[in-house]
Amino acid sequence: MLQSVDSSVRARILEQALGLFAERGVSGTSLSSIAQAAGISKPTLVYHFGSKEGLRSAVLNQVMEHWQAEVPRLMVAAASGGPRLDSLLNAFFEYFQSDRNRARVLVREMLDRPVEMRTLLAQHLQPWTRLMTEAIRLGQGSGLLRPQADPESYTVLVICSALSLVAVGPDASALISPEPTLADQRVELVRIARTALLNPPQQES
Amino acid sequence: MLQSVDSSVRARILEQALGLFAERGVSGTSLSSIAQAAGISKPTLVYHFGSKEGLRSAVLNQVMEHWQAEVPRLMVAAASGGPRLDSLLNAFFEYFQSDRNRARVLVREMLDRPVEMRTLLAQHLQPWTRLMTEAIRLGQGSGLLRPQADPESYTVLVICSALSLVAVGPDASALISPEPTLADQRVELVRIARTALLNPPQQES
DNA sequence: CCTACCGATCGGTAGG
DNA sequence: CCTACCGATCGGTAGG
Repeated sequence: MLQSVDSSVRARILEQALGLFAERGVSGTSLSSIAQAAGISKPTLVYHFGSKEGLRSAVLNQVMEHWQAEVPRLMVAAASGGPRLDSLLNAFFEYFQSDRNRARVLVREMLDRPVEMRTLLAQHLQPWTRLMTEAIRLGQGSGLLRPQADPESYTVLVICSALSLVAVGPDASALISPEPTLADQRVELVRIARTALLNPPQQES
Repeated sequence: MLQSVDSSVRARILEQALGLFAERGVSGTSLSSIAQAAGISKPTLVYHFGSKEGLRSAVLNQVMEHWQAEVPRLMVAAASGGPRLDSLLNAFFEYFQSDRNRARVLVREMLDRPVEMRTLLAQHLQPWTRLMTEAIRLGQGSGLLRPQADPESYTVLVICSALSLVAVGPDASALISPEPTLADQRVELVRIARTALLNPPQQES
């Protein structure tokens, strides 16, 4: 009713927009429905973000920015203990599972705006994935990792699988009876990723 | 100009709708834009499909129906040569890579209508996936396959990964430099799926 | 941050 | 299979 502190309204809009964009997509979500969910009027929403396009990119940036901050932290932590694939993958899941809407807007955005998304992914994440592929090549050189693995394809595949698992996995599980839970699938993905990368005999990496 | 044979118009509408739904989503696509792409008027489109909702489900059914016909054929072929995971996976890729829009509308539909999509997936594909999980359990019993694999999660994961790879993989590849092609990623997914399932020493399955 | 309002486009119908 | 048309809702603006 009277919380007109600018940043709190902005945050509330972003939060509601994330949820509605994830559920219905950007074009399936009207500005008035977002305004209503945030408890403000539509012109107020436009005042804060300029346009629907401005709101879309603000929501997307918010999701991506976390990675810009988190990824370096993870890489440092992982490097100190050797190339710990599991912990990287688990951190990935931790972030996206804590709010599945993040994964869903990313997948939607890749479908809606592939060209723009390519640029964004390259800018934000290539420095990180490069470390990953370098680590894999190192491991292959030392005989720890399977030489058949293609470092680039492997990395894209694991990230892409993890993202889509969080985004649509719980519904894709209807493919099967009895349905595996998202937690089951997460454990299995980590197992698959490890098994397909490490040379036998397997050891904790 | 004068091809008023009913079925050809219907087919043309379905084809254009598949493309536009895949690119922009259902809610991002107007009936008039589909009508224009198909070379007819909007009321004609509505006459053929009743409503936008009718068109949506017709497009979706068309994609799913192929599987209803193809899957049994594949399973029989695969069974005659033992559980040949690779050939199943390759047939999957063959279908979706021949028109990536099929994969994209399926992923969009899972995001837009998770509940309805769960029902559809269960009806069309559970008989098939059940054969898959049974074959895996058999292979585990005979020592051919890794006992650690969870048949249900493994199956969902492989299908989900393959689908999203076709749908967004070529753009997700911007995560990496140099970018792997979709073909590279497909080969690597097959390798990962095989390696994570077969007990070493590996043999053609 | 709001009320009042705008032109454009939406999905769909009437009628033929 | 078309032209002509409808009410509703869209994103966004004026003005305060």
